[in-house]
Amino acid sequence: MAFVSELKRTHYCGDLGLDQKDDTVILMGWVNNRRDHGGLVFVDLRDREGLVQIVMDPAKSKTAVAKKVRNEFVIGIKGKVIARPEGMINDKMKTGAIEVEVEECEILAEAETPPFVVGDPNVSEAVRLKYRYLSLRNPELQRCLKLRHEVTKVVRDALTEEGFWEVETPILYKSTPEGARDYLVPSRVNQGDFYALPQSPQTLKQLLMVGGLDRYFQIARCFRDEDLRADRQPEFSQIDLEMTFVDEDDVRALNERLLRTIWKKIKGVEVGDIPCIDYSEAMEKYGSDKPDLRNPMRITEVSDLVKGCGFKVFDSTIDNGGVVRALGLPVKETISRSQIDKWMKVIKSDGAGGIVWIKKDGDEYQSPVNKFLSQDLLASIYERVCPDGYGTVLMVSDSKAIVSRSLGTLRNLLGQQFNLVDESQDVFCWVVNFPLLDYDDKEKRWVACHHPFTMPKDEHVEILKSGQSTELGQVQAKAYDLVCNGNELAGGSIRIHNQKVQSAMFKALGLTEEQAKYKFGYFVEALTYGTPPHGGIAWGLDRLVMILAGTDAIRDVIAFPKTAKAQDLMADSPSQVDPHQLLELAIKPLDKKQ
RNA sequence: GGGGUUGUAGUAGAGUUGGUUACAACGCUGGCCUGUCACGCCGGAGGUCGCGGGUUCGAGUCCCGUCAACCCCGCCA
Repeated sequence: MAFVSELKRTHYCGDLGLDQKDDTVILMGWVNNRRDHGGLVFVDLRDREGLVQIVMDPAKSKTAVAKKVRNEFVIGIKGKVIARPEGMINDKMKTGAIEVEVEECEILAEAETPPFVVGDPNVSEAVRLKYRYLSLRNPELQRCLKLRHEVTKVVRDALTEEGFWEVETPILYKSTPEGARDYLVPSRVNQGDFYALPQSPQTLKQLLMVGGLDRYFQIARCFRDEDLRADRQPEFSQIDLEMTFVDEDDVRALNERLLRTIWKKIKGVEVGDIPCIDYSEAMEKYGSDKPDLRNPMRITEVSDLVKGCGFKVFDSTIDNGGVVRALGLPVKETISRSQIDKWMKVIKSDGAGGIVWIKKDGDEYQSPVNKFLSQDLLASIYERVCPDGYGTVLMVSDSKAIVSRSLGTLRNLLGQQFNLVDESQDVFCWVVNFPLLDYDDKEKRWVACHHPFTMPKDEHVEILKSGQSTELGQVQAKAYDLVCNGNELAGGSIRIHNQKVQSAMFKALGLTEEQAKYKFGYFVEALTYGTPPHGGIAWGLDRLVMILAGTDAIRDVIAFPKTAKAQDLMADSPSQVDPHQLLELAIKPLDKKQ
């Protein structure tokens, strides 16, 4: 008999159980392991759904190939499911209550000895990436990809239910110089001109709203030619959505419903109310615009207490508009000087000068600034920062931005180091009331915090239109980020639908009218033909799946990921192309030796 | 662009103050075995110590450079 052509698979290996007892089944799969006992050969047969033990008698002609079979061979078998007798049941195996007594076995494909044992967790990533197709046979990786499929399915169903249409937007599009570096694609038909791969479908989805589609979503591939991280790939996916006639609370409410559906269907967890936190509060209390609320530590203001204390660093910082803030490390153990020095090194890269600590020893407060700060003052700082009466106070003084950033870094570090974070649950919040613009000291100009199509708060529109550079920093945006466990899960905004406001925005960003017209002319023109108020959001699909899968590497949730140098080790890409291809594109080959 | 970690059979590791022929495991391979499931037992093969240079009588080991993977900073509107 010929498997595949005549005998069709009846079951997945991993699905078999006592329900199929005494049934004859046909299975196809990979040899996960072979145990040859001479007169009896056991094989663990693997497919997408799991493993099952099959037993073959090599003395019989129809199962003689059992002697030839090796790891990763693909075989087809026909056999009878039998309940394993008492004492031979394998509790460690999902299908351990049964085995398949093989009547007939055919090798469908032989396999070279693989470079590593499938499922071996100790293989270096470089090797696993080169043989990605073998890595994909690992059930753990398959679990992540299955989860990803389930998430997108839930999202598609839920958004369809809410009246959204999935619309595809172009991959070959236009370069957008604001923002990340573009991947460029040369055009043969238009020599010398380039498409760009979209960093996000931002303008396109807004144009769909101008086009009257009302509610759009897309599982959108995005491309950014920037350096990679553990959670960043050059191409990644967004759950991108946009809706008309909505304000901030409408978009948030819809996305909370979506979030609840995802967590309910994927994890079986009911997500409660999601608090909104002001951007300014997030920066003050957590030192981050994506605070991990599972971490119990809060940053405490102590500027008012230390004002005029006589310690020069504090006094001059406060006189110059800076602040002194503190973290209370809520652990009873004594923190060593060298330990604090290590933390100091870490936050120096955030621009902080150092850490001033206070320890409590009986009734006495110890601190490197004992000379300047009285015991009474140390006590009142300590009581505010460590209200439970134990722990270590860690103070930083500098500008608001540097204090926030460095104490935010420290808060995350200490949370990890002292196991203060309860990782058994996911904790969400919205961060709202972002500033619209941020001053870039290097470029000496205002840049958009979110993106240049973000609507200012109603009461701040006039400030933007006035273009007073000194006041632009006060303008707040109708923007919102959805944060989960310290990760930005989604970010969005209400968009500018008025051409005059959009022009004012471009002007604030330092774009001349000609530049704005060249870069976004078609878009600004579209705004003049009756653009409905609209807004939306984009979820980082890869990060969402990472959180749900409980992994911290984005490569685990992508079938064919790239290395930190943006290369594909399996296909060896990017790579040189045929000179003829370059010639057609009018591109001069680069002499790499130069 | 900068910083850090790692690099020794196919795989992941050990390798002492620099000193004979670089170890044991898993995998591979030949043989034996009808109840294993990390099968077992007996035997075998397998090495440009990432690459290049230097110091030395002598380098896996020390020094310099370089490459790659990973992590972080910059960057990611």
